[in-house]
Amino acid sequence: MKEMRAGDRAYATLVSEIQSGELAPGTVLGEVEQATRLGVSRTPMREAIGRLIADGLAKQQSPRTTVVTGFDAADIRRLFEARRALEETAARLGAQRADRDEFASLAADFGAVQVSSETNIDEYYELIRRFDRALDVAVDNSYLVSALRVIRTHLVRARQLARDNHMRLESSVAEHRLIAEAIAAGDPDLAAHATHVHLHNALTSILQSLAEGAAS
Amino acid sequence: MKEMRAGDRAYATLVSEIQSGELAPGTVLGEVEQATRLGVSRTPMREAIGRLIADGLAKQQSPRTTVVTGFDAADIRRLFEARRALEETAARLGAQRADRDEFASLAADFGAVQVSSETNIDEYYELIRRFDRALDVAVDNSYLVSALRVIRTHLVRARQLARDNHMRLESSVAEHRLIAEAIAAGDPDLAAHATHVHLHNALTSILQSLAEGAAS
DNA sequence: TTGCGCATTAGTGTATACACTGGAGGTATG
DNA sequence: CATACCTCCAGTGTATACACTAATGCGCAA
Repeated sequence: MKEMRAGDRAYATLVSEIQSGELAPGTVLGEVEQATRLGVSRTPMREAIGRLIADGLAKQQSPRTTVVTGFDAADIRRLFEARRALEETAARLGAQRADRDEFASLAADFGAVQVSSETNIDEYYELIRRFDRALDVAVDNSYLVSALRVIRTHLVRARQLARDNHMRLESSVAEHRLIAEAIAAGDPDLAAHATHVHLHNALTSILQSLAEGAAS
Repeated sequence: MKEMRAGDRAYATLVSEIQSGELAPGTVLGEVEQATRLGVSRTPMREAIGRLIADGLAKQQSPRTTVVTGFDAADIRRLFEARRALEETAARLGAQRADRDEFASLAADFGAVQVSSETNIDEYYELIRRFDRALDVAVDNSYLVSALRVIRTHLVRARQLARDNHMRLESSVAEHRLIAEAIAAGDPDLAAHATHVHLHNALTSILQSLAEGAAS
């Protein structure tokens, strides 16, 4: 049991289910229904749903009914507009403040990881998470990091809609390596611009994958 | 009665009290204590405190006690780092998407407002709010706007620490006018850079006012 | 006197009961 | 047959009772 409090468990479960699409957009989130389903009482479930609304994963359609929010290509564009603003700033600040050795080490890891085989996908994602965590610590700005946390929550939905392909993963590794190197070198402009390029490519890839999926 | 739900009223009250400093940083927020004080039961008060924590206005010092978060000059700097990222992006997007007539009208209002007399301060702040609301609508991006909403909540604390002086207000009006004009002209770069300049001046003014206050 | 351990308690986390309201469905009437 | 109103109910909003835990204070011993 990871989460001690029932409210946290309920929240984590619902977030995961919305991210995976198990709870599809438009699904009505009745307090009693979800509470009984997850085996908690209404009080912690109510708290969990409140947090979903605060995150933008659910919204009150009417004063009486809460539903899972929609998430389409237009939302992904908007998401990346906000993400660009925050991540470029984070990269810039990171380049000014980060422990250079740590990011040099991360850059080396990005250089070493092999994405040629399917089995290494998880390893790659874990490396990304390490990078994000290190950057969060480096920027040392709770306002920025909190905003990014919400963005990343929604980003999972985007990734779910458009599964990454292998060529994109390889490029993404190279892009992250460049960002890490820029931070390690203490070059804020390069870090910001490399992040811009990375997010542009990521968005393009997702939208293209989405278009292909819609065509099929 | 503005807010129907007790939870919303409690939240609004606590936010206001934290922003004004009535509830000083470090103040312990006991559920029972605050609930009885504001005349609600623990359930809505608990929800209100949860939202404060999500906003970063309060934090769980220990698993058992929640306190009002601190807010010093370093926090103001961090706040403006995040604010710059979001507001510059908002201005840029606004210049691409906004109704030009509306912002031309706003620019004219900024040009017309007289800040020479004390009585017009409220009028000026109301104009700012109109501008912010119009920009929020124009950018049409809930991710960005939600993040900005939190930032603005904290910004009130910064303004409370360092009351604006008159010269600063006059400059601020002129800066807003330039931003509005840039948006009306559909010039994203100018809008973003004018926003950068505005935020730089605003931060400088706040920090200077803070230093002067500390010296006295 | 100081440190450790136990009992007490204050305060959170959860469950549940009650109140109220908005909406759905049925019926009656034009 | 359509529409308007009335009734009923499902579901939220709030209050409160219960459970559990962590912090505090007291006592005892070294």
